[in-house]
Amino acid sequence: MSPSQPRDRGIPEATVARLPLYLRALHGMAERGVATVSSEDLAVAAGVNSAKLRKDLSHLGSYGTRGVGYDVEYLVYQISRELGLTQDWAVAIVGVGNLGRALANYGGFVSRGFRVAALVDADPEVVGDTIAGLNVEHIDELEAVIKRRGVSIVVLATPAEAAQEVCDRVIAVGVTSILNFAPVVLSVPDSVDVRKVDLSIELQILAFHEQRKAGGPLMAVDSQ
Amino acid sequence: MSPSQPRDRGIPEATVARLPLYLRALHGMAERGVATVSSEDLAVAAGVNSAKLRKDLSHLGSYGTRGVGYDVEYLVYQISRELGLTQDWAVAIVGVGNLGRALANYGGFVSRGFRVAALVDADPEVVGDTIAGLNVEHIDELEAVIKRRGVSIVVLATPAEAAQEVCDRVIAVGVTSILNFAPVVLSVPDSVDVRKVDLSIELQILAFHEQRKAGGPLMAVDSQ
DNA sequence: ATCCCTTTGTGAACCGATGCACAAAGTCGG
DNA sequence: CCGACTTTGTGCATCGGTTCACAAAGGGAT
Ligand SMILES: NC(=O)c1ccc[n+]([C@@H]2O[C@H](COP(=O)([O-])OP(=O)(O)OC[C@H]3O[C@@H](n4cnc5c(N)ncnc54)[C@H](O)[C@@H]3O)[C@@H](O)[C@H]2O)c1
Ligand SMILES: NC(=O)c1ccc[n+]([C@@H]2O[C@H](COP(=O)([O-])OP(=O)(O)OC[C@H]3O[C@@H](n4cnc5c(N)ncnc54)[C@H](O)[C@@H]3O)[C@@H](O)[C@H]2O)c1
Repeated sequence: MSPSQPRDRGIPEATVARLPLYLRALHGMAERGVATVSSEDLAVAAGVNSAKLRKDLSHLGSYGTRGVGYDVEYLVYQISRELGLTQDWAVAIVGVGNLGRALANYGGFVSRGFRVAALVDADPEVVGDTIAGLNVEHIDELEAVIKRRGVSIVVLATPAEAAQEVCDRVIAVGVTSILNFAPVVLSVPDSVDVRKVDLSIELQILAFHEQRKAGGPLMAVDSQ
Repeated sequence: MSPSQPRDRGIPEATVARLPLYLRALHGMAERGVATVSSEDLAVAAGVNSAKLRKDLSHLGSYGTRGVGYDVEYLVYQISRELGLTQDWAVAIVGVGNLGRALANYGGFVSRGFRVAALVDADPEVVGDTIAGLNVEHIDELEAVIKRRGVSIVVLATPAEAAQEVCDRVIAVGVTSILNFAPVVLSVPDSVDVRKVDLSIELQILAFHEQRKAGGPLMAVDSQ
């Protein structure tokens, strides 16, 4: 084990949120056989400012070479390690309806070290079905399944009414990372990370800007 | 004469992103018959700091009563109007696969003034199917469908490879609001708003924090 | 009408994030 | 080995957003 680098401490949240973006761009470059990339080119590929990209990367360490750029393979490895993608994460999807099914069938997870390890639902019609090669288990088995499969990340795709209860139960068995699709504010201890995806909110934000564009006759168009 | 309010100018982006959250909380309260709410209570329901909530609302105008709070119905109306939800928005979903289907079948859109007005796909197997009461149309008809149905917001749920091309085409016929699910950085003119939803990124952010917790000061993996 | 209590709306300090601009560091051709 | 050139890494000014804390505003009781 290498000694703990002071680098690892305190990576800004905004930087963490962009690392996956860089990683995706880098994977694309690696596939196209690009060996080295400048901050300028990588920034364009990731859709960000190049100074921001350099500052972001500087938080992980000095992995670039002045006058040359960054070694693609090496940077992929460093970012992956920083994000914790060098290990395998077991994910459980609770609520196997329209959305839960789409997620279960999605190949994009596995490609980044995430493995859908369990599907859980309350509906007897659904329990026992096989979806994406996985057996759907009963919500009564929730705690047992999470422990047995070593699940550390739970995706909530139940109706809004059920989300808080499921959330409480998974936290009680030690889960501290939750991705929530239900349109509710989950109440959790500080030690638990919740990220939410809310489609409806995204559309409303778009509508706001759209209205503004259409509304004002000669309004300054400022966006993004 | 000119009904343009100076209030409408320059609502911070961060505020706009939270208005839908307040709206959701307010709808819940209205349903439960609550007539008036304090910034403190509404803040709790929306999961934010109360000072932040008050500042956010102050950007729309002075709609509260000191010593009392905010009238729920009135505030719902004001926020809805500000977000442009008093009008009906026609949404097209392009790419009717796993995810597109889930979105098409989702009832949560309609409830906020968003109407799925068109489904478009390239696969002959899918084109012609009826999903959620809508006929899936061929991608060749994309421009015609958008114009005919008055679509102003496009949801992209195609594979990553097809996203940029579809994006270019809808922009060419005047669409300026796009919600993108494909894991690519779309290149668009400044006048176009793109919001992206990327599941994989959310999971990676969770993994980062999860790794940190596990690898931290004490190996507190001990659940229960 | 007056006083007390509640709650808003906001000035101001604070904090993290962004982006410019450049010195330092390295490459490469000659 | 040197000098021209490229590109990183970062100091610094700036900006947008958050939070505190409180004066001002209103309601209700007496
Ligand atoms: N479908 C979408 O596009 C979409 C978009 C945005 C948000 N959402 C949200 O995602 C969630 C799921 O949406 P959906 O369209 O898949 O709904 P859905 O009704 O199709 O599926 C919900 C599933 O959860 C199961 N369920 C109910 N109670 C449960 C419990 N206590 N424990 C475990 N499972 C339970 C149901 O049996 C059902 O299979 C909802 O909260 C919805 O608001 C969905
Ligand atoms: N399913 C998920 O949970 C999930 C999660 C995150 C991201 N995504 C992303 O969302 C997108 C869709 O995912 P999916 O699982 O539904 O994929 P999918 O393959 O099931 O569906 C894609 C659909 O798009 C259609 N299509 C292909 N080319 C097209 C074109 N040029 N024009 C119109 N339609 C076209 C296909 O016929 C297919 O029906 C992908 O980019 C995926 O990476 C999906």
